[in-house]
Amino acid sequence: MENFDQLQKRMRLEYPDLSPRLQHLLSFAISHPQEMALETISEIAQKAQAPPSSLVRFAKHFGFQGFSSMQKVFRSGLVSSISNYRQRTRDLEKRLSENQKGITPPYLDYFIEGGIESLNNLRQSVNESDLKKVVELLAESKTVYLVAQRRSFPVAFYLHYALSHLGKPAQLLDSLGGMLSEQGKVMKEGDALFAVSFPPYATEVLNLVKEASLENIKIIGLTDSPLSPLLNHTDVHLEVHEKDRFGFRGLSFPALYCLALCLVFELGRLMDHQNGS
Amino acid sequence: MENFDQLQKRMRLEYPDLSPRLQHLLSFAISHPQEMALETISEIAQKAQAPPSSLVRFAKHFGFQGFSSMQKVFRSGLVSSISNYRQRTRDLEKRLSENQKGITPPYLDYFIEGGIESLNNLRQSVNESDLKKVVELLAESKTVYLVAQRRSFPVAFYLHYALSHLGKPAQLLDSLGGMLSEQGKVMKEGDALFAVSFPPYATEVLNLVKEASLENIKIIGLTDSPLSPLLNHTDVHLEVHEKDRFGFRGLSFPALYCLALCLVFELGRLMDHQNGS
DNA sequence: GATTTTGTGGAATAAAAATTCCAAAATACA
DNA sequence: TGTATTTTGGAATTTTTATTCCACAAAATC
Repeated sequence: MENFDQLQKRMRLEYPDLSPRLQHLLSFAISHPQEMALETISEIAQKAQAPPSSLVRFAKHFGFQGFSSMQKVFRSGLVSSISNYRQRTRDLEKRLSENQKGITPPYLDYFIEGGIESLNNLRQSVNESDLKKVVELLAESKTVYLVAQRRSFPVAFYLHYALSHLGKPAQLLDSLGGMLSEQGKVMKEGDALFAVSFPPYATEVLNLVKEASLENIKIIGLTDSPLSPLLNHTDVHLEVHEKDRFGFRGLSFPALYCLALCLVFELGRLMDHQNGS
Repeated sequence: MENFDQLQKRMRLEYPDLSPRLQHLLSFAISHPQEMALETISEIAQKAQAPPSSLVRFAKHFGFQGFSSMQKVFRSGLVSSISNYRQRTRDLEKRLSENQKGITPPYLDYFIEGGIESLNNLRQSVNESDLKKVVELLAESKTVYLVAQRRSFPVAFYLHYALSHLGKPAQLLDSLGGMLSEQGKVMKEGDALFAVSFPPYATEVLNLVKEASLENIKIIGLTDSPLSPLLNHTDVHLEVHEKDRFGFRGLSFPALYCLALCLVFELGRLMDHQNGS
């Protein structure tokens, strides 16, 4: 299937040779791609001041079977404006499924594309004001405790490293020797607990968070979905949506680290600002 | 009409009280808002592995007249996220072209841009055949030992996690209680040591690598430059170049994880292939 | 200015999509 | 263990949406 950009180019090119009605529809289509993508033929017909049949004719003129198949291209254009890498990833995926026996196709490219897509999605899934709230909470708290288990652990470790370097008192609850719950006992009011949890959500972490919330400790959650069990006790949370390819989890790690990095950076700025004034 | 954010919030709230099927659909809806917005009820039903009628029931449960009216809310959400996204990219481009020094929040976009750049660089800095060699070495070795310190540690931890899940015998040399050198003593010929080191290169790691190389252990290095002291004793190595923006190190972490993920994936394939034949 | 060709709108029809409804399965309850 | 209640899937139906077709109008051609 032709992509949206190609179609648009072709349309501009053919414009002069079209009949008046078709020219009119074309200019409507070009200037209202969103409507073309989302609305029904009769709604569009009404807005463009033309009968539905002209829209069908319009689509057919450009080689489509009918209006619906043209609309698909407009929809794909709509979506690709969100992440224009999706198509490329799909192509890669297709290539992968074709030569399953191939020894070393460019898998790295595939993961790079996926990583870029994750990063692009991050823009949408993280809300500006939540991020700000998290940074402020971190800045206000006396000590930041970090907790995460298994595959979520590395992010917590990194944050601990980075916060310490910023001069922010931070403690990593690493569950060394199975002492997680005991490690958590030192938290006091005025501290913050930064909990990271991705499926399968570790119960140890959930329990710790629950106990901490009873002690009036501020809780910041970093998780993958608004349905995460972690969110029952958090004061603020950030979401990073996981994509799994080939049933392969963890593709959003690039996004996760990007987010972590940004957090630390903003905290650093905030702290500088507070010290300076 | 209710807006998308409100709907999502309401959904999350009601989740626990729903029947299994409805819960399942809800989590699909939350994690695939794009599909929910654009596709037909039967396409969605297929992807979510449920009958269309359940989707209608789902919509009705949330007070909609039917599936179609719920879909409108999802569409409005999609549209607003697109315009939001466009606005943000426009702002970002504008600010970037203006003046690098007068950077103002939100910063997340900068980190995302930086992350994407890092990922793009990864394509050039990693050579296909080295990657292949690393994977083969990992596959051949009896046990993979992983070593890294400080900010490089998270990657090693993640690799340990992932390799273990693949069924590859792996040991993380975590320097618990300062026992790094002793932990390294268990390595034998036939094993591989995967060492990660970024500036400032930890001397403990370098020493361990040196000793291991004397024992004929295969050494894989993951580092940042061809001049890295790590490379004096490695059999193969991969490079990930660090970018620092705002004088802020660690921006290439997205790339680092992307590479790690890819490694694990390829190893998994290779192992499958060997077992299967 | 008559005739052919091309373009157009809208009613009729076909296709697709959404919704309803009911029987069967699963679960809760007594 | 049997009975009531809820949940579920899917076929049948309704509704919506897209497409076709044809009569008519407007140009173009001669």
